[in-house]
Amino acid sequence: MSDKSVRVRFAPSPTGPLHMGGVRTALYNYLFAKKHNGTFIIRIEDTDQNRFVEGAEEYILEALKWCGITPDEGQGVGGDYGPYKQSERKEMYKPYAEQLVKNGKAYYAFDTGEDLDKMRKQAQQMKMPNWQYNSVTRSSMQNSLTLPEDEVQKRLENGDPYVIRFKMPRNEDVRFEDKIRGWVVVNTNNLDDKVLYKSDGMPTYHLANIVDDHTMKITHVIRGEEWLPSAPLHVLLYEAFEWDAPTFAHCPLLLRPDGNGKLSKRDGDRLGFPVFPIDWIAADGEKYSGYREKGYLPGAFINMLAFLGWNPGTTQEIFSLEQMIEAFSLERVSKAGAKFDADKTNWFQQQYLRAESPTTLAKMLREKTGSELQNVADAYLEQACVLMKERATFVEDIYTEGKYLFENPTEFDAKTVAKKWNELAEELMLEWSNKLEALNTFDAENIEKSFKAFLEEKEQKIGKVLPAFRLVLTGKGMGPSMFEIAALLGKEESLSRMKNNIPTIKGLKA
RNA sequence: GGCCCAUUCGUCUAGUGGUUAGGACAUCAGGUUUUCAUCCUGAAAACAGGAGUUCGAUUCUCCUAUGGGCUACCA
Repeated sequence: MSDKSVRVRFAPSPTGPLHMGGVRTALYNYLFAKKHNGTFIIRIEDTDQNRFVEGAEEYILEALKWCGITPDEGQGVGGDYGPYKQSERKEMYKPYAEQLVKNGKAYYAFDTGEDLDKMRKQAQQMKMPNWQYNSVTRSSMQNSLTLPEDEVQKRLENGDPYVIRFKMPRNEDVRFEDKIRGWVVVNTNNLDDKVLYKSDGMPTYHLANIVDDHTMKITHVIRGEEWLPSAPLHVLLYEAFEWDAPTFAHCPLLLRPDGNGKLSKRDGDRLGFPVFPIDWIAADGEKYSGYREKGYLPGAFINMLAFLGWNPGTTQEIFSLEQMIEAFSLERVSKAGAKFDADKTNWFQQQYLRAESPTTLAKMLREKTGSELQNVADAYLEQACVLMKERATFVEDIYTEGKYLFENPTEFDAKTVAKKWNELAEELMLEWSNKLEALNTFDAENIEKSFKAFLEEKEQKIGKVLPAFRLVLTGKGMGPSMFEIAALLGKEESLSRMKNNIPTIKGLKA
């Protein structure tokens, strides 16, 4: 690792939107690359044409971009090892597969899908639930190991459909060291003769993956745990080609928060949180919601994701991307799957929202809302953000929870009206209105001073009077400091609301 | 069924052959606040089970259980 510069890749398959588990794998790859001044590459693995989904590739690229996980090289970026999409590399895989046949590491197989189905069914009837094309069964199948050489030649020349299978050696222990899991040992008797090259002229994942990783000089393969069972095959393939294998690291899976199983596409909207980084509209028109559109900040999303299976070993939890890069190491990635927790995600979001400056918040709020805030001045909007951000989770909460900062309320909280409004309150509000009118400097400090004096004069407790004031100006029973609110609204607006809303509330009471 | 991987509070996790097993989120209780939120203080809450190794195991080994993954000419 010290003499070779680190090159890692994230290699999704465009079979649908990238879910958060995939984003996390991409993130770990990115963090590892940056930590070691390496290169982060994005490669599209689209060797299965049947599963191709329109728009998925664009989705993946856009999602990563939103997250701030920017590739140095690869699909959509370019680089010296392209193309970075396997369908565009199609031609280069066949010679590699044939090289393996020549070396006796692989063979041609002519059995059709139906043949194999039949074998599997037969085996099942004989209570052998797991028929495999392997070192014992291959001798009774139609392949270049069993057929005479001229027959094989004839079939190939005829254009008969065939696949190329890896000739899995018998009874050999395959060992490799996984950066996250330590040594993993598997005996080849448990492995089958995987297809490397399909009859449609495309490689399978296994071949394409190894060839690409080698030709792209990938040093570390960081991927999900679902690949762990095929890692021994990959190790064997590197050996068969006489190539150095990269270092492997298999990340734990993201599990669903309720019951069992790994997080899947439909869990999100059912459980009330997104599983996707950004919105995805499926071909059938069904919408799967994303974190971006729900209003989450990318930093919060990434921070939360990073901590699902990794921790820095300190108690610090809020990390910028730069800090994460600095702190990241594969050794500190945990082995067990993690259940996603929506509560914690919201906590991260709140922390990130609060950390934003009023200027940024105001800007974001303008983008989120439509024409409603068009005529609101920047300074005013920023102050509104200052008042509201402690009680907001999403930027738009500032507007939805603090609508009264921008327009005279039309609704008055029934509970507060019932509890805090009476003849005395009305009388006091009328008088307080006059006091306000007499104020020259209409700022929070002065309003508060004046209000305290008013209380003293009237021999009233603050809890009796202030809620009424809040009700008149905001229509609510709770919220930020009333003095700040009144100051923000300004003298004119405050007085106008007093004048208008006192009779309105009185009417509600009657 | 077979193979592989995993297992510390409800959740994410820290941690060590000898600790009062630590933190965060969530929960609950106080305090602050006109109120809500924030904030502060506190509480409750875990080493899956059984053997073995050891003076001593949560930590090492094995078994069992549970969970997960894989078992396609899908990735």
